[in-house]
Amino acid sequence: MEKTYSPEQIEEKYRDVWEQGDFFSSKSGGSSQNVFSIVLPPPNVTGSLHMGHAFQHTIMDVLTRYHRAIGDQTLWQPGTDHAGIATQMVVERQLARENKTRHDLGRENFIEKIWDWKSKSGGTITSQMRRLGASVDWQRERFTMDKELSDAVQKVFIDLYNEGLIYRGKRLVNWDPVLLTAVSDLEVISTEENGSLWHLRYPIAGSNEVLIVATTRPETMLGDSAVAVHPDDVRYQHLIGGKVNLPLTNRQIPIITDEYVDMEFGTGCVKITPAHDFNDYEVGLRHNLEIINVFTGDAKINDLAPKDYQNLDRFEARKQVVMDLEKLDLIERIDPHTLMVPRGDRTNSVIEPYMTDQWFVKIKPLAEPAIDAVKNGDIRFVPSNWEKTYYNWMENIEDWCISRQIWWGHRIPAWYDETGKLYVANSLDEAQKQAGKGVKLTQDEDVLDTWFSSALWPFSTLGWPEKTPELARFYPTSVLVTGFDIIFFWVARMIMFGLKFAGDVPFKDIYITGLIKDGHGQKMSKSKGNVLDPIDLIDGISLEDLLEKRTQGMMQPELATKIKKQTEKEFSDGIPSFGTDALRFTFTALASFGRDIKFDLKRVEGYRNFCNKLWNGSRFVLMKLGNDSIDFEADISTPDKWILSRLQHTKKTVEKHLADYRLDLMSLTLYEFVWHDYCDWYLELSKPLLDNEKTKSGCQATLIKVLSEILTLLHPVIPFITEEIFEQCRNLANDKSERLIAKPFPVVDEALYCASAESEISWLQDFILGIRQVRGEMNIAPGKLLPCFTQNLCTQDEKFISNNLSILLTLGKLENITQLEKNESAPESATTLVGEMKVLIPLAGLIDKNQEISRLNKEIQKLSSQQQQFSGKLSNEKFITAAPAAVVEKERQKLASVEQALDDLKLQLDKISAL
RNA sequence: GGGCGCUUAGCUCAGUUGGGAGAGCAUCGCCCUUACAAGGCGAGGGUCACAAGUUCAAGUCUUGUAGCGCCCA
Repeated sequence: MEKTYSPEQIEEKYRDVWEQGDFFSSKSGGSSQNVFSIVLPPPNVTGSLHMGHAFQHTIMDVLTRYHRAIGDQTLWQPGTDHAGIATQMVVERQLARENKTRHDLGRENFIEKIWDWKSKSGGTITSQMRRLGASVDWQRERFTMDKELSDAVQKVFIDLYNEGLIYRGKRLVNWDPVLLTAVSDLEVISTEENGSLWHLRYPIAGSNEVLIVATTRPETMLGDSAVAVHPDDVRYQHLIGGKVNLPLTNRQIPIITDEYVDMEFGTGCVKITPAHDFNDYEVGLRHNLEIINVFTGDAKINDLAPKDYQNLDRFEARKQVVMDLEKLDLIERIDPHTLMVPRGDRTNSVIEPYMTDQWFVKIKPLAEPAIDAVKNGDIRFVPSNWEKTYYNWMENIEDWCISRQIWWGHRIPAWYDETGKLYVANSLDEAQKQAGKGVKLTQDEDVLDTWFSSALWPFSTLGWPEKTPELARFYPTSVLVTGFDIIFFWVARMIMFGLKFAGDVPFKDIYITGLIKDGHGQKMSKSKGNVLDPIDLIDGISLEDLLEKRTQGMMQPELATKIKKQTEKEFSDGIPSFGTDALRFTFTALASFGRDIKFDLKRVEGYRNFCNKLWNGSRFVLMKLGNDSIDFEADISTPDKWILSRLQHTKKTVEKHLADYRLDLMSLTLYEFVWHDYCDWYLELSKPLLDNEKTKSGCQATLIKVLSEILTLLHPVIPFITEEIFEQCRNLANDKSERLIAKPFPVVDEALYCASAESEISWLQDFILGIRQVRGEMNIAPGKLLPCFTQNLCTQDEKFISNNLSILLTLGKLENITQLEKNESAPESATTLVGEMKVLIPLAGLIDKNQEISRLNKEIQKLSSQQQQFSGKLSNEKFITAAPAAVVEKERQKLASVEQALDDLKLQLDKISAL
């Protein structure tokens, strides 16, 4: 093996070996009793792998590889979604370079162009997943626009329509006036921006009084249909039921009361514009107000507004309205005001609440069974507190707008005749049959929200509505791994549709992961310029390239300088290459149940070092085993028994953490075992054992046996390096498995738990640690051989010393160990205690007396504070009577041993001080 | 305004029925000892945000306060 672990070649090698060897296939294990299945949340086909993907994919891969290794028939179902708006925009941008729009091409040609694009460039994310080692069943890869999946979408649409659960209607939706389509809440980002609060004077009809209304959007006053005050507001009681003359419009609108009004905000008096505000819309419905839409689709003033404003852009119109009101002296004042401004995530344009004809899913009847599925435990949220969020949303759910005014997506299977009558059918032919011969039909122009097809993903990918064997075997899936940001948009909808159409919940567990943030807890985003690319962590990237990457194609180029500065400060040397395994280990170790995960490069570095440690530990084992043939039946010594016993504890703990989805604890358990038990202790212990013919064979067998289980245990987390090491040592280990990925996960062997070996090695560790401490604190060179005396031994101490003499000498770097009688006078020494036994390192020429005195004092201080704690507890009568006997007894023992140690150390201190 | 959550070492975080405060990184000291300097050995560092309560016993349970964050309106 090479001296230093270098991930690049290893990773490339096994990507091919695994995929070509069909190791990811869900076909194997067909006769297994247990099934494990998991769908990949389909990433956007235009997307590239970001940290969130890499994180979640790692988690899914750990689970997948683990279940494969315990013999379950395992499917990890991959695929991508067609991402309606995003994909359409990519191709539109290409066209724009040729000075063309999609309208120049026409719908069919444009869609063909998108398919072209997809076949050429749509594979970014799937190739990146391969780099990460994601062991998905590539044979089963699906795309939401595939024929079969599109058929499923159409069937669901038509069935829901026929049941009255899909309807067409005019309602307020989020409207992007640049894209000219409805968009989902997820595509709308609201952020605080500086604006103004205009206080307008509305003259009261038949009076000289005015009402002052406060608004952040004065231009919408053209569509006002009422003015509202709070019913309890004493200031306005006399005006309720009256009317105001709406300025600039020649209209009179009523003064109404509604609980919605906040008396404290502004003047406590608000204008109601039902067509241009979601809250006002609700108020409008309650009071039966006129809904006056004054905007066009591209957010200009339409012809329902007075002539002067028609055709003005909304922001122009705002200026004009304010100017005109000022002329009429109808502006009371203008206050600076910060407000939440909704912007489209693709266009950055201000999103309008807008009245249009759209298709909706009536959601209440679907939501109820979906709520029950969680309530009755058919679906479990992990961690469970997300249930509350889920209920909270599901109980206040609104109908779902599923139509989009774009071309790329599943076209709505609805046709209209010339009178506007609607026919929903599988095809034009069927619609024609419904309409009757000779009736001229035109298809609805809209396509469906991408989330509509994503909602079917867990069963449409398995062949639904056909009753395929895969559907029977793998549905419901075992677990969904996703982020809390899409519980509403995706998770809830899958549950609703799964229950409705596939007859069962789509998954039994929902593992909600945290969101990956940057080192300062900021969300990673292009505009903040703090995005890390997982591939850059694997391969490394120079500062120059990183700067380039973070500043190109920005929506707000003025931020570039700031981003450059930040990046230069944080990554002055760029990012070194850490390799995939280190990155995966990092993600696994970070996968605790918190909401935010601050991503720290130092962690990746640490786990890269862990991989290196594993690499070198393995090298040691291979070197020590050489070409010897290993006798797996050889007798084993106490240290061998100890590491095997520790290994069983480790496996038990790993199993538990995996069952609880605590991958962080699982990986840390393995980290601890590999680094500290196996490398720090067992490999060191093995050195003297291998030098002794009596213990050599057993130690060799144990070294390779434990290493080989370590590899299998770690493989789900760090598959590449473990596969490579396995390759190098499978002959030695006499392993029949072709590849580590196909090797069964080790199970706990109860017979190998060994309490006596554990207590003996723990004694041994105390002994060695005591000596090292003296060495460390006295600044004695680690390699310097020291003489050592022991005193006050019990029979067990004597036995342990004679059992482990060569180990003690080697690991403690001791010249010899000389046993003193109880009353025999010892040389001036530094002292440490192992239980009640004293271990003495003579001072002569090595150790400074004063240093030893201060060391002892420090130790005595530590022990006396413990002593106080314990004796305080034990002198409390209530404790003695109320606490369980076992706890009291434990406390007594602790006190006794602390007091014993204190006595010994104080005696020693006196002796030294007297010199 | 409604809901959810967080506050533990300088930093990032574990801490699972309440029973002697932990890890990694960073810091300091000694070492290039034949697996590993991407390393070894040792050390320092915490009123577990604050306050009250329950309990023999609270980082852990209850209530309140402060600060921070997210979602919804």
